[in-house]
Amino acid sequence: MDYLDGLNDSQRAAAENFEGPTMVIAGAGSGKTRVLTYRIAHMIRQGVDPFNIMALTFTNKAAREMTERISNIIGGTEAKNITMGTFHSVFSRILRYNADRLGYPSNFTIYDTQDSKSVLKDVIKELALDDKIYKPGMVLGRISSAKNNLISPEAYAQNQEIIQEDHMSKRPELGRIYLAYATRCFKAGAMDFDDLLYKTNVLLRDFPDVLQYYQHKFKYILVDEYQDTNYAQYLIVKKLAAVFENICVVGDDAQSIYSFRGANIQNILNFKKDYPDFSIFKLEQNYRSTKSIVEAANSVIARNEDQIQKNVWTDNVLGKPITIIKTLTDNEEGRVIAGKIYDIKQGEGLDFSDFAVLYRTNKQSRAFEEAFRKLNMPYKIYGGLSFYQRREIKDLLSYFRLTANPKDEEALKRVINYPKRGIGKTSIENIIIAANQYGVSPWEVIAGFDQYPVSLNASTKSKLTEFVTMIRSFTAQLESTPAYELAYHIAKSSGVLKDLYNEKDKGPEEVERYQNIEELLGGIRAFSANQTDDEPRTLSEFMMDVALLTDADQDKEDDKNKITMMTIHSSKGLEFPHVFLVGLEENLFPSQMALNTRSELEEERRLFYVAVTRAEHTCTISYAVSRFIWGNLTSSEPSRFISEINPDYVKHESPYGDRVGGRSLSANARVAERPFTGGLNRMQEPPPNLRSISDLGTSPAAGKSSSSVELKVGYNVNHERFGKGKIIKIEGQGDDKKATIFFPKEGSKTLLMRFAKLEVID
DNA sequence: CCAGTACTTAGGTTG
DNA sequence: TAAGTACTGG
Repeated sequence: MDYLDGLNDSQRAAAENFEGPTMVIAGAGSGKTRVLTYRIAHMIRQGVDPFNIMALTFTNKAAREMTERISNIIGGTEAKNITMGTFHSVFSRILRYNADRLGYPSNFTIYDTQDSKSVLKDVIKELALDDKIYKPGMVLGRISSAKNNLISPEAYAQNQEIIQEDHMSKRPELGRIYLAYATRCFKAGAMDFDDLLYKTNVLLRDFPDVLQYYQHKFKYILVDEYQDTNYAQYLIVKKLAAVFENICVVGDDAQSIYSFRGANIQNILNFKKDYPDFSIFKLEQNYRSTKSIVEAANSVIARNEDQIQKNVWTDNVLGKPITIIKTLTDNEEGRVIAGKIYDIKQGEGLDFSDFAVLYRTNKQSRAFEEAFRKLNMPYKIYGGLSFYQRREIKDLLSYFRLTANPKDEEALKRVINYPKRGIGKTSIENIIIAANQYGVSPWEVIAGFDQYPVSLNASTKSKLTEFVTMIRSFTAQLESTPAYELAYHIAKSSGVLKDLYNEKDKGPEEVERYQNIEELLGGIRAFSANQTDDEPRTLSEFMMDVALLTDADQDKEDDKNKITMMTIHSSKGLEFPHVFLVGLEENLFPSQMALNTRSELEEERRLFYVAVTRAEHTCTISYAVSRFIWGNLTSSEPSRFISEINPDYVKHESPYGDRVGGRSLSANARVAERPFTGGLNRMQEPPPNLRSISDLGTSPAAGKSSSSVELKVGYNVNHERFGKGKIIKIEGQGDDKKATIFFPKEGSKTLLMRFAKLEVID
């Protein structure tokens, strides 16, 4: 039993009593992950089959790390058989396995937010509704909360309360949009993020044999961060646990920060009702932070009315007080904090990875990014636009998606004319209109013009058929060709690789795009190589959960010694020796949108609590008295949370003058000496795009219009911008007459002859 | 069809 | 400010 010796009494009790319903209330930094890890390890040691364990974590990275730690404790490879991951990734796998029950292909696509919004935009347009009133983001939010509460489109349209709400907000058509959206996703063989939970509920509700199977498979269920589960998640867990009731939930109501995506503290209260004979364990000793940090955090959270009483305490040293820094602007805030980090790092001989900058909103990262870059300090931004959301990555992934699931409408729209193959907007619109009329996906239309006639001219049709043939040839290799090989083949023969390669010398952004594609392919190569069985891993396997990966799940070697920048939300569960909590201003943090009700404000306060408790040794808070909002300088007041901290644990520090700590040769000092340079520095930068201005000089006088000379295939021509080229195809009639011309410098382009000023060379 | 430009509008957090 | 879209001229 020595492996449990590292735990304190309450931790140990929570780890040992693994039968029956259990709730663990774990204060910040109280070793909750440790308890979960040891509890599972202990279960296996006591003879529980890992196949019978399901553990739901907050990130996939957390799941990986926990599996590894369990492996280290119990030895062997058994830990791999535990079903562990986020709700979304675990249930997406279960859904794929049972997809046929729901009428979905097992290769269904997972639409990300971009995809969902794009579908909604189309739907809103088709229903002839005003997109000023029905904004895709807002509509998606509404649909999302319906799904999280397991309200179907039909139920939505009949729910009096909802009808009232939508009527009041002057959006009575939301029900129709929801239905059309759901229909459209289904036709595309696609699920959005919320569907992964919603459809799992449908599956478990409508197919008793499936429910029974998983109830018996998952005899032991553990849920981390239970305070942030929503109703859909709650019900899944409740159903699966109904037979054995070996369910363990771990959470901290003080860290509940996801109510905007349906998280409900009510789930904790329901737990007592659902399992009256449950055991409860409280972990209250904080091992992470100094006394100052723990007490400062406690003093603020104490102001919330809604909370389960507990006493988080620590044996750690008092440490330094919370430092408050006032700056003049957001840009100065960036420079001052960067300088400060530099000082501490040099002074104490630390690594960059010992520091984190946490903020309320993603856009705040800018000022810090600039400041770090100027001082040559390495950083890594988590969240925001993730790697997989970048345009070029999504483009190539769309080819993969289409290969796995040709019905995927969003993927089709992305690549049908990328790289350019002369399929215009109007053609695509016609196809989609036709698809809706026939009640099929656009793919089915372009793959079967006989069955689904569309008004398109013959040459467009033949281009489309060529496209279909290409995608089909990819699909044919999906199960037989190893992931990397197929991915590379697709990147190459689709023309994506060439297109990006050609762009490469246009500028640094284009170079980065090409490098990103290389990185993606490299990732797939690593995935292929990482096989466990004899069978090579396929591209469809790679695609299975690519939509569910986030920056937090990546663990790249070259990110090792870097300053972390992230939102407070994404910092949940993490810890850093030195935390810089920035932008502590009214209307920013707490957010302006959270000032209307007490419960919203309390959630902001919990968010503040989460932020402060990430810190191990020091926590520094900063605010700016003015910041740029949409281009103009807006003044701001310090956040109320600053004054809510028990003053015994606070020290105010001015960036000017306060240089007690000896030699101040630092960036911090330099910044302090000229606090007003923010705007001026800007003017010293060279004007952008000098190159593009000189380009104007090369523009020649208008060439001879093509209308006077009859152009034929094979002619060499000169174009005012693209230079010399050779005509490889001519098609269309009259005004629609267009030529496909190959320009050695630019690649081939299709131009409308009515406009293109072409000069025949020979 | 393509590409450059004028115009508009942004509510915040995530899987 | 900045990004995304709608418009327009070739």
